[in-house]
Amino acid sequence: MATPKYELVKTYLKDFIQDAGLKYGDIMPTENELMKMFDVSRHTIRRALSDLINQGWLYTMQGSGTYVADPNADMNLTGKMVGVITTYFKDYIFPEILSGIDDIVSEEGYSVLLGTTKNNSARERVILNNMLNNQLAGLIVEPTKSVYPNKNIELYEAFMNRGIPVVFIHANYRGLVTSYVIEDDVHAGYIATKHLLDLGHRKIIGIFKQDDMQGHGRYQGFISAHEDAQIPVEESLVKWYATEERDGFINEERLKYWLDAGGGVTGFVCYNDEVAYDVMRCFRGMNIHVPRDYSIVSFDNSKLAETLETKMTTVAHHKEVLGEKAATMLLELMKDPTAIKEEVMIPELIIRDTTRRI
Amino acid sequence: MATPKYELVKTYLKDFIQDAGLKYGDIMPTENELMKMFDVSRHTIRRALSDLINQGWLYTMQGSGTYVADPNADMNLTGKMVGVITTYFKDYIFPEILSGIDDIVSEEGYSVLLGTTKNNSARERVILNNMLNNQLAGLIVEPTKSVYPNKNIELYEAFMNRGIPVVFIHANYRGLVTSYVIEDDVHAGYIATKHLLDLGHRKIIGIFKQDDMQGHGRYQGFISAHEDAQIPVEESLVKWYATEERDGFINEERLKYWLDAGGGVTGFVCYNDEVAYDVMRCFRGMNIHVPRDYSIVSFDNSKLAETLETKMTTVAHHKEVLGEKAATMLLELMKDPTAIKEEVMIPELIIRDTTRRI
DNA sequence: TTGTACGATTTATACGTACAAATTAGAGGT
DNA sequence: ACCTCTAATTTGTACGTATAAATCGTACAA
Repeated sequence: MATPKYELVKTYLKDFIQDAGLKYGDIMPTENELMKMFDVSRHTIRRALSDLINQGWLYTMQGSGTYVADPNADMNLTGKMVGVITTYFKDYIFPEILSGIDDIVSEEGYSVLLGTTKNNSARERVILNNMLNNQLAGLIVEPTKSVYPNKNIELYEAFMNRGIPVVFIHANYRGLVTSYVIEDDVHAGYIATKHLLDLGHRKIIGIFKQDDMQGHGRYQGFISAHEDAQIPVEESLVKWYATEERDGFINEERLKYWLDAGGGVTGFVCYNDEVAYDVMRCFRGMNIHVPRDYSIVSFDNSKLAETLETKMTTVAHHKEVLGEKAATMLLELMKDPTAIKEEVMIPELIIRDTTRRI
Repeated sequence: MATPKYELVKTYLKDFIQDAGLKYGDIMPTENELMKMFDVSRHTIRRALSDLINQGWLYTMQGSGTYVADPNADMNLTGKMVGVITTYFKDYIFPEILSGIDDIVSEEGYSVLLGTTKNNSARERVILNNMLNNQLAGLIVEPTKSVYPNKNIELYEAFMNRGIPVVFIHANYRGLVTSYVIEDDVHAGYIATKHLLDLGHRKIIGIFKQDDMQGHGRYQGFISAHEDAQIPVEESLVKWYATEERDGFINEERLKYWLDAGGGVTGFVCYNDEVAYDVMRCFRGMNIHVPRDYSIVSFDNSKLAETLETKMTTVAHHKEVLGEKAATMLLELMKDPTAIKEEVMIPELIIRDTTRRI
């Protein structure tokens, strides 16, 4: 026997519930009626019903009948969760993004299920599989290694196929049609660089991270600002580093070499506040003063930028707002899966003490 | 019929598994044997087995037999989770604690389910109820408002009654017998104060937070250090603030008043690095130099403490290690519920640039 | 030693019957 | 109009029987 009779009854009953649009409490046909309908024994009918009861489709009341169960009953039982996947979160900006997300979703009674990929695709895959097994209401992702093609796209598709909405932050995947919120990194790089150019700087070192889209976007803005000001960019002034090189990439020797080779450099555009801090720390050791000797602009407006004695001129990320927006978009997608939005956050230059006119 | 026959069979089988200490894969009696044992029909036996299969106790292989199922098999299906409840996490030390926890539990394939109470008992209650509905493997909690008696103890007991281990960090509840990891705040306060006393300071202002146990512990150490050095404590030099007052509590006027009223104050013991930072910022505005004019010791050894030009003398929290220890204890409790441990982390004084001998 | 075939064992599907227990609806009385 | 009792309906428990499908061990052959 290819498919057992009770399986046929089960499929029929499930389809019946959906097609007839039955809701919680609606009554189903009696066992007797089903016996006649399918011309099978009562035992077979009861086997089918028993399975569906165990799977949460139906419930019975002795003497009364069989009824449609509340499909959300077990959802309520398992508690509502939203998944959040980031690369790191010890890092200086993720706590604020996460905090923004938590603020919004916890209002609606959701908890946050966390996963950190450490910029590792294999870990991302493990986490995604793990989260697929939990009955998530939605997922917010900051993708891993965003300049390289991601191998886990089919897993994101698996979420969406199951009707679990996904929202991306900081990047979006080509081919995946869903909401995302990104920052205009090109514009951020542009206004940072333009600020230095407006102040009269002509030879500017740019330090960028090579393995995420933010680095490339800011670099692109760096170039555009030069082009608009009709100032040529010397490619030798552009420095790239990879995530792995991060520690120790900025040191006194290398900085000295850059400045000697650059010839007449007066400004720095640094990938983020941490890089800028490293540069400033080295300069202190080299007895170089900021902004007297060199001007520095960086990105992110982290705590670092405003705690130092010489507060940093930096391009502000709206970290907490970004989290809040992503969470709001996710909640909207839960209610209406077609409510796909794309949000680009415009960054803002905050002028403080590390830049001056020359 | 009081209790159905198949219920009797079910209870027998469940007891049999436990009493005989059967494990995953061990074979059960055949349906025929059970029929003879209970003198019931095969149908009745199958009804009992069917129930136990649905509840995850057993599984069957046609032609082979009935076997004991892995009790964690359905856990694997729903994805393994560990709950973490903190007061805040945007705050400067929680990301590191959380990161330490995540590092350990993710190795074992668990994800972290997050909840932030914002120091609010009602929120804590909602989060706990929500988490009770999710099938957690364990729970790590930093309790809310730890000096006041907590109303949610019965909820923590509910977790433990269900066999879900709970580990507390930063505090432990009287009456709840479970693992916890705390820092020796009294000792922290002691070595911080002793450091200043050893350097010759005699009049020291202490600034403490009134509504958590850390504040009171550090205050106690502050007192002990004075007593051991046989130097009287002037209660007027001890300042208390509540969480709500935090912003703006430290300002130039108030500092000026404290110093004028204090008469001969030369040192500060500050509840944490943030308070110390506020004091230093005000001093800069008042043209007062640290450590020339006043010495300052604080607690936590946060990023703040080492990024400033005048790096802070501070008592180090081992934040990430604390998270790792809590996670390790939780994993141990999962394997062996009797492996209850109490860990007290001994803090360490890190002497940097904000203290000097007078 | 290895592979195959076969029978015995064991679970899976499916039919039928009987009575018990709870609910529901209707008949009948007040 | 309201209550009560009763019969019909509906699900729950339980027995019996038959056949199919998968597995396992053993006997036998290569």
